[in-house]
Amino acid sequence: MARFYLTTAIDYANGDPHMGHAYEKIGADAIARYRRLCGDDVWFVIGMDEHGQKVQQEAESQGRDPQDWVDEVAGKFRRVWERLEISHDDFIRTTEPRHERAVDALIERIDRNGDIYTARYEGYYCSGCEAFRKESELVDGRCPLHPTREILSMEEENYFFRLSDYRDRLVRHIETHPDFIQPVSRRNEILGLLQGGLEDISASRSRVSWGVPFPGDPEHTVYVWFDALPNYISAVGYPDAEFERRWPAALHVIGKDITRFHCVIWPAMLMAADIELPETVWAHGFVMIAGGKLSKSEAQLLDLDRLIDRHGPDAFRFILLREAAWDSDRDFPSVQAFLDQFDSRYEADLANDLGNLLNRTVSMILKYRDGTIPGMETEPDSDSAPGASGTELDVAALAAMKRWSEAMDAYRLHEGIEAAMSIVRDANGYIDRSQPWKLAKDPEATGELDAVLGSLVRALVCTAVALTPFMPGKCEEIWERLGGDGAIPSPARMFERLPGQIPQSATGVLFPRPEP
RNA sequence: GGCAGGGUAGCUCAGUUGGUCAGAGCGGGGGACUCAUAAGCCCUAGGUCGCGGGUUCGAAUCCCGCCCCUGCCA
Repeated sequence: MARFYLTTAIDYANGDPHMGHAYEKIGADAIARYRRLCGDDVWFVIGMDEHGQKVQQEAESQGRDPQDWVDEVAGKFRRVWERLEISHDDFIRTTEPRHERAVDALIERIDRNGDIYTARYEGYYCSGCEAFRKESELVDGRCPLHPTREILSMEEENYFFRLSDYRDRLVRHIETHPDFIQPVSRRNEILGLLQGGLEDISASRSRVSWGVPFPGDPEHTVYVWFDALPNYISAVGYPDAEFERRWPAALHVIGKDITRFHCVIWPAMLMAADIELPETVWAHGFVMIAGGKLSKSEAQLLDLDRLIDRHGPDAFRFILLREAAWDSDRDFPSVQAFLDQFDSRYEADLANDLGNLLNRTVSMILKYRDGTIPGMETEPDSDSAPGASGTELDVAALAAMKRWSEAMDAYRLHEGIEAAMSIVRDANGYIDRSQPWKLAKDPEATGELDAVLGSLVRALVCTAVALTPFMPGKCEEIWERLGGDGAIPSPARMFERLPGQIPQSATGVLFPRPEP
C-alpha cells in the first residue's frame, strides 16, 4: 500500500474562512479521496497558522486575548470544513505544544548545522508584510502593498538563516526532480528566481511577542514563516523518529502566492536539517472576481455558508473544481457572472445531465425489468481489444475512465471531472440513439434492451466512482439508488460487484432544480 | 526594466513532433422524440486562429518585428 501524505497550506487566523480557503481544501480533499479510492495509505493534514503580528493586532483591536481569538477562528474554519466534507486526518494548529516543540527542535537542528547566525539589522519594517523592506521597495516612504501602514525604521539584532548557501542545491534538486514544483509555470518562476541568487533571511522577530520563543533567546520569537512551514512535519510527530512513518510528504498543496516559501525557503530549511524533501509542491491558482478586487457588499454575496446553501456542499465542491482549473486562475467579470455560472453549472451538469440520467435509467429498469438490472454477469473487457465485448457506451465509458485516472494521477482535477462528465453525455446520447422505449415494445428485442439497460448502469457506476472524490455524498447516493452494496468500489474493482437490483425507492430527484 | 507564459467562434477554453486543425463545452437559432427533473437527443456558429513580414509545396502550429494581457522578479 503506497503511503500518501498530503497537506494544504495552513490558513492564517486573521479572518474568517472564504471561498479561496475553500477552493484549496476542496481540491486537496478530492486528491485525498482519489488516492484512498485507489487503495493508498493516505494521511491528509490541514490546519491553522496562528502566530504573528497580524493575528496579535487583530486580537488586540477586538480587545481579545490572542489565544482566545485564534481558538474562535479555528472553530469557524473547522465548521466549514465539516460542512464541506473535507476528509482530513489531522488538524494542526501552530499554537499547539506539539507544534512549538517541533519548531524548537527544527531550529536547534539547523543551528547545530551552522546555518543560523546573528546579525544587526537596520532597515525599514512593514507590519503589513511582517517583513523588512528595502528603501528602494518603498513608494513615497510606504509599502506598496500596505500603503495605509506606517513604515517603521528600526534597528535590531536578528537571527538569520543561511539561505544563500542553498541556492545551488535547490537548483540541482529542481532540475533533477521535474515533478518537485508543479505546474511547470511555477517551476520556471522559481528557477528564474534562483538564477538571480538568494539572500539570507531573517528567522526571528524581536518586537512580535505572539509567536514561538526563539530557541535559546526568549527575547525573540520565531519569524512566522519559520513557524508556519514546519507544521508539515510537526503534524506527523517531528522530532520523534516516528514522523518518518509519514514523511516525506507526497504532496503539498498551496496557493500560487506562497510558492517561493514552499519551493525555496522550506526545502532549504529541510536540507539544513538533513530532512528529506517533499515529493511535489503543487501551486494552484485562484478563483477571482474582477481580478480579485471585491467590495464589501460583493464579498458578502460570496459568503461561504450562503454559497454552500445555494445547491448544497457536494454541488459547491463540484462546481468550483469544474469551473476553475486546478493549475491556473479563473477570473469572473463580476459577482453576478460568477453566480450565474455557478447556477448554470448546477442546472446543466448536475440536475439536467447527471441527475436526469440517473432518473431515466432507474425509471426504465423499474418499468421494463421490474428493477432487475440485466446483463451484469458479463463485465466489459477493459484490457483486450476495446469493443470486443460490451456496448458502444461501455467502450466509451472505459476510455473515459482511463483518461480520468491519468488526469487524477497527475492532479489535473478539472480534466478528471471533464472525463467523468463525458460519460454522462455519452450515456444520454446513447439512450436517445438506442431508444429503449421502442425496444421495450418489441418482443424480439429483449436481448437488445437488456444490453442497453445493463451498459447504462455500468456507465453510471463509472460516473459515480469517477465523481466520488468531488461529490462523495451524492455519489454514494447514486451507488445506493442503483442497488450498490457497501462503499463505492475502487476503479480497479469496479466491475467485480456490480449491483443487480434497483430498489423501488430509487426514484426521486438527486439534484432538485431550484424553484423558478 | 528583466524573465516566463499567453492572445483561437458571443463566453470559457482544446489544439501533440508544421499538411481533414479550424475544434469542444456553454449560450443563441432550428428540428425530431418521450424513458426522464418541460430534462435529454439531433442539426446549426461561416471565427483575418492579436498585427505585419519571412521560411516552406503547405503554418494557428517554425523564424523575425510590433501591439496587448497575465504571472514572477527588480
